[in-house]
Amino acid sequence: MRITGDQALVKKLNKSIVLDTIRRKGPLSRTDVSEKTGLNKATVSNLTLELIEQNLVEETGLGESSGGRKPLMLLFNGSAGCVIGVELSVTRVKAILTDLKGTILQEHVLPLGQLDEDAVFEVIGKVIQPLIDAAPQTTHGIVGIGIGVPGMVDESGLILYAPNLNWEGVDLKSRIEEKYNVPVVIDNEANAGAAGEREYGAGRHVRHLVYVSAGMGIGSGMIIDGQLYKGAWGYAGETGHMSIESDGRLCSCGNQGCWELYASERAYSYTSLPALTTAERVEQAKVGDASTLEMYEEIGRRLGIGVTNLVNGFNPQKIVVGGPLTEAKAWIEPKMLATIAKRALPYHRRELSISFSELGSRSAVLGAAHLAVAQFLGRVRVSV
Amino acid sequence: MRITGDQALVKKLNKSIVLDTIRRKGPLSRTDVSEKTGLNKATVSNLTLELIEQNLVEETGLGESSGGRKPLMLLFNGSAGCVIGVELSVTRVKAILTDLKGTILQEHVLPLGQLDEDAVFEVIGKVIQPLIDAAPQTTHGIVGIGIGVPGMVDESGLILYAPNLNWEGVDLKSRIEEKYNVPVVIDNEANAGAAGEREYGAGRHVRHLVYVSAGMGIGSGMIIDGQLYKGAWGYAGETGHMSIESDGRLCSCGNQGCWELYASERAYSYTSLPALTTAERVEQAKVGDASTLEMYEEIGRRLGIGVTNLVNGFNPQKIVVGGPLTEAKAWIEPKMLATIAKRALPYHRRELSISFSELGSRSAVLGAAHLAVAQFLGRVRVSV
DNA sequence: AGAGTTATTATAGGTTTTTATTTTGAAAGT
DNA sequence: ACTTTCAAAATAAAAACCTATAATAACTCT
Repeated sequence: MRITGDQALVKKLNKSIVLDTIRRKGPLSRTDVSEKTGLNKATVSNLTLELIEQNLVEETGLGESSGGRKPLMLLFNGSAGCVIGVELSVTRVKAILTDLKGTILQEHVLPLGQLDEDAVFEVIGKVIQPLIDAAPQTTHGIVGIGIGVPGMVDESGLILYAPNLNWEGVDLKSRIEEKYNVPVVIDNEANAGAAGEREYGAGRHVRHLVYVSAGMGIGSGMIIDGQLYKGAWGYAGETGHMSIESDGRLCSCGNQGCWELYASERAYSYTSLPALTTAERVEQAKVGDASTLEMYEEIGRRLGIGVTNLVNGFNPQKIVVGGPLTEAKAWIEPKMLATIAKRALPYHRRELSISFSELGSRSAVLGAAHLAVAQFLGRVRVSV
Repeated sequence: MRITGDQALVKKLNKSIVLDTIRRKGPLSRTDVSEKTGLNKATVSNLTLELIEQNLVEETGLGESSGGRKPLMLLFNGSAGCVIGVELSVTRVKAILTDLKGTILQEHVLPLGQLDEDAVFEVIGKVIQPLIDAAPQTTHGIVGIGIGVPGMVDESGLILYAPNLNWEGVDLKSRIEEKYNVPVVIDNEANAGAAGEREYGAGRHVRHLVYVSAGMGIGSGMIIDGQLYKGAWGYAGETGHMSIESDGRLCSCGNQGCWELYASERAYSYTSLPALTTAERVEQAKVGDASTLEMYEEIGRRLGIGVTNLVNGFNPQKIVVGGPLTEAKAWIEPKMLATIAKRALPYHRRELSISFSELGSRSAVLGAAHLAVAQFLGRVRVSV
């Protein structure tokens, strides 16, 4: 049974168009909104009224006139509610409290000891609670919690498999929803990062975006036509296990020559250098250690090779590279860009833009927060 | 200015839902349609009436009752119109005339001599004209022409680049539309093939499908959530130029280790055997020529490696392999499947199905024809 | 033959957009 | 100072479509 059309749908659609337009392009007058959206002025007036009643939009005062009555400018009111964004990694739980515009109001981090479900659940609670307590009094209160996790998440939010946590089939969503009585969205860390960069970072206004998160492994979040692509069962984006060397290194996944063995922190263990963290390696790079520089150059090259594969296959508008590895950006970037420039198909490359994360280590938390905002604001989309 | 909601949209949406339901699951009664779609019975009745007036649906008689009035069964009337599907390759132009259900009514092929735009245009005309003349008298007549071409096509139907034809920026669509005064859809050969297999072949009822077309090169058509994914500018699917060997063979595209150098007919030229066509190679394989068998085994392995990459990155529901190379299916398949079974991520593999083209050399023409049908029937889609 | 089921159609009611009209507000001209 | 002019926003009436409910039609079973 699919979504059918009725007046309620029409109104929901138009209302979400009006809100979205004001949110992205405001301040605008009602007439501006009408012109930009194609909706009738009367319709915009009605819907705006409701949005103002919901406190999601506010009139900020008079704008400039071009010869008649001055327009009343409308602005999205990000302060009408709050959300919490959580990033769950293997070592720690990071959470932020933001308003509906993504302004970070408060941040809180705790280390993670044991990784069993109950222990993690408890830590999440300890990280979140202070944020909930600190949330300002707003019209809608805390409207949702978004969580990014290092693993595969299906469409319903069930964590199917998180190898690094040793989790399989964990329904964190329901547990948190029950405890806090607030809608919860759970997604993969890379998907959350992609959402974050697309909404608040390097991918603003981009419709087709691939976010590559390089850390202990590589994962990708793909935004297609403005929407996260999750594949048939929610496991899309495991590009770290794309083979770029048919008979290359053996990976724990069973495949050979996986991209992440050459282009993530996992590549460290294949060098003769003692396995260090990225922070330590970066120190070595800063003092000009030759073998470290060489290693980062090779990582850059391999990153470029993998990104080229994504570019040729996907034809995205933009590639954003993020994740812990990007601390070493300075030593990785030149070779990566050169490799892509040399290898990617000319037409694909022509209008492609490549950049590094703008939100740094906050891509995923901000993205998780945004997923919750997006669910609250409720976007309707139609294609003909 | 995006699509806004009004009653016309609602009606269009619901009508397309009703038609689609009858088309895919018919014969059904009005009540069945109401239950399956969630639309009110009265609404279904109204819309069905209009569809019957348009001759797109017909009442086929009474069905079985389970204790009350017998239902009037409804069926999609594929004979209400015709379309023409064209496959343009480097050596020939193939075209078919089908009804709206994809039944092939007539077929016509002509070889291609010169490859300049005018010459090709003329041959297309010669192939199409007899089909147009042969088209039966129907309510809607010839409702569209769909064309699959070996190159990249943007969203507007402009052929941006077709290396094998040496074309760049050719607006075949407008020329044919002007001449025949009928809507024309143009897409990449792999995309057409994907559409064909999804509608009439191995991918029926599949929402997330990747079609891999292996011939002189490799191209992929990706169907995401039932819709062809074209990327930011229409060039998605050039997976043949995904590198599976970072420092491998040099490709004409500028990249190294491109998949198609190892897993398409282009691999032939890297063997010590004289470069033969697939037809000839298959003959050799049939008589058990050792080096040919070995070669096909290697091609199978490499195909498997590339397919694994697509599976891990995309998480499709189904992979369909087609194209001229699949004439050698018997010698390729075992190794390909074994490679995928060994290399693909367990969760991705679990519910994945892999098969070869069911439509054989007709995937692309049938797909092209279907693209025209789909445009005529006009599908509206909503997501919340 | 009559009661119970199921399919389809008819009618009325409600919601929403659109079109047309009116009101409000500000600047410019007389 | 008052009117005119232009544009923004609000209001009122009209049209379109879906839903709910009821009515009718057709059939099965006892």
